[in-house]
Amino acid sequence: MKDLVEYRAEILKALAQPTRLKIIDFLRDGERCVCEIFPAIGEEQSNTSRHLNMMLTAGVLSRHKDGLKIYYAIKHPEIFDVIDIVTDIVKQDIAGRHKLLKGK
Amino acid sequence: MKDLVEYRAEILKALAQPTRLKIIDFLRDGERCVCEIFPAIGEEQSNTSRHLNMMLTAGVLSRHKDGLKIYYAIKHPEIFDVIDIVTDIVKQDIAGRHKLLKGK
DNA sequence: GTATTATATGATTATGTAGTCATGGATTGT
DNA sequence: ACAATCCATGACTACATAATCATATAATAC
Repeated sequence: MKDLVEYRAEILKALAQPTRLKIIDFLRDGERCVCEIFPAIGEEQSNTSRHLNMMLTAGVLSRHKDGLKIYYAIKHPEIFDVIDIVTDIVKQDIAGRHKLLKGK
Repeated sequence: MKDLVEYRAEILKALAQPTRLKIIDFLRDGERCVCEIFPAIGEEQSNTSRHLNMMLTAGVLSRHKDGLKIYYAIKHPEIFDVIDIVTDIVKQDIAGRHKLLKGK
């Protein structure tokens, strides 16, 4: 059986990639089908599909079918909190580097 | 110049690996030197050193020298919040799978 | 049935990662 | 200067990942 630390790593890994972050950002307003997602993030359909499947397996996304379309959504809203915290950290770091460049 | 989305991915990637999660867990109580970290997590010194350096570069850790020893610490306490949220999500998911196995 | 649309997947390529072992560099104590 | 300790790094191996192109599958409409 898989360890807790490995589950945590799996979730985080599912978030830790630019294409997947773009998908997550696009899913802020609710579920979307693949045909909406891949043009929105500017990636190929097949590549987008793989990333969606990966995040589904990791437990980050949920999905349901409606006719031809398959809708993906963020499974746990707390994921957005994680992303927001990381975004804050990045902004702090960038601000910090700015100060360094200015010699402060 | 690097994109915001890539910075975010870099931070998350620095968290998204079992050995690194163990290191972060071990740094909850404050800074530690490499010589304390690698026995605590049960990894080789060289491997531990690489992971520490990776997290330093990503902006997750800070470090300072004291004589022979080099102390690493979590740079942004918010990192712990991220880890805690992810841990909660994992626990929810595991609980959910339990229900499924029980046929509920 | 055929055509169309939406999604998934096999095969491939290029690149990145985690880990190990051996070694090198830096600092301290003698 | 020499030995001991702590940490980093080069070289290597095995494996994972992201992306692309072509193709397959599934559902719907005609």
